Amino acid sequence: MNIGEAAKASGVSAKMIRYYEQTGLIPEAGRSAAGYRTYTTTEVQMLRFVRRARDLGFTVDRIAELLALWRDRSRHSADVKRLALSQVEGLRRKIREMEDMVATLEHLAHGCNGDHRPDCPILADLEGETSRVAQTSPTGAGFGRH
Amino acid sequence: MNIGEAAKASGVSAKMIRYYEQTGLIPEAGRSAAGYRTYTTTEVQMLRFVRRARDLGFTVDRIAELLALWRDRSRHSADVKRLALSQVEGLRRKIREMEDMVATLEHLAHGCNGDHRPDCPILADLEGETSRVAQTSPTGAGFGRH
DNA sequence: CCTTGACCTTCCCATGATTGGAAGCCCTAT
DNA sequence: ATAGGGCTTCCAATCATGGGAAGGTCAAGG
Repeated sequence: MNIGEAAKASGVSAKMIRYYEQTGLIPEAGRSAAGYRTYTTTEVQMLRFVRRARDLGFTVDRIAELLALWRDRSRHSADVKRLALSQVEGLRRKIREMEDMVATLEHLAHGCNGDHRPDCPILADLEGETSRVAQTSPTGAGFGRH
Repeated sequence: MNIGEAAKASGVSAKMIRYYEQTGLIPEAGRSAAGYRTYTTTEVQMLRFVRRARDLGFTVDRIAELLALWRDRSRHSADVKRLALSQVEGLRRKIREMEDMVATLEHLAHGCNGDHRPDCPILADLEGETSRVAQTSPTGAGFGRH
């Protein structure tokens, strides 16, 4: 199976498959005589594993740990569970930060007439010196595009 | 005021102040005879504005719009409100995605014994082919570090 | 046999916000 | 005068991903 088919079958783009191989997340694929990467169904399964883990918000580093556990037949399920719950904790933290932002923004927007006049408590708050409603932590759970 | 003091007073690091200036988010600062950037209290206020907006998860592009409105004395508060509510919408979308992830992970972890034995429904799910609980969208509201 | 188009290869670049570091200049206090 | 800290610019790295160029390969059809 070539990389394109493996990509389609796993849901991981060919670009990303090469990247994962390069960074050591997945082992180097075999090569055809012409130098094309070849994939077995087992490797496609591993790629699907990675994809699914990414969909659940795991970092690539975390996925490496998960893959190691996956391969380790003498693993303890406790280790897997710990990783999953730690992920939950991280997600919850981010969610809380964003909910704080939402609360602040909605409070400010609620006080804003939203008409043709320039006066706006949103801008007033951003200027500072006014009352803070839900001070968000400086870690910033931003809104990154990616 | 030098850049270091402006950084301390605004909560924006000197590095970021230079970056914001370079990318045009904020106007170029004045310079002392020796070439040091100098900041007035008005400029520090603008930096605080930027910092606060970042804390609320706004993109730099969005902050540029907010700053433009801030400076525009004939602005309509409706425009500001629209930006704020659009930001709320974006945050809510991310929150929903992450909540889906949390639900899935908790469901999987709940079925995992978490003991010394290797059997684990979390890994089984990641392998694929098993029942999906809360299929997350492929846009990925990851867990990015920044 | 040769061409065409789809696929593959490697390599480089860009994203967004931020941090780190190096090399060199400036200012203040001792 | 010298030490230290702060300032300058420039360059690089982060993380996961996509875009694209330049060139090799494969299968099908003329």
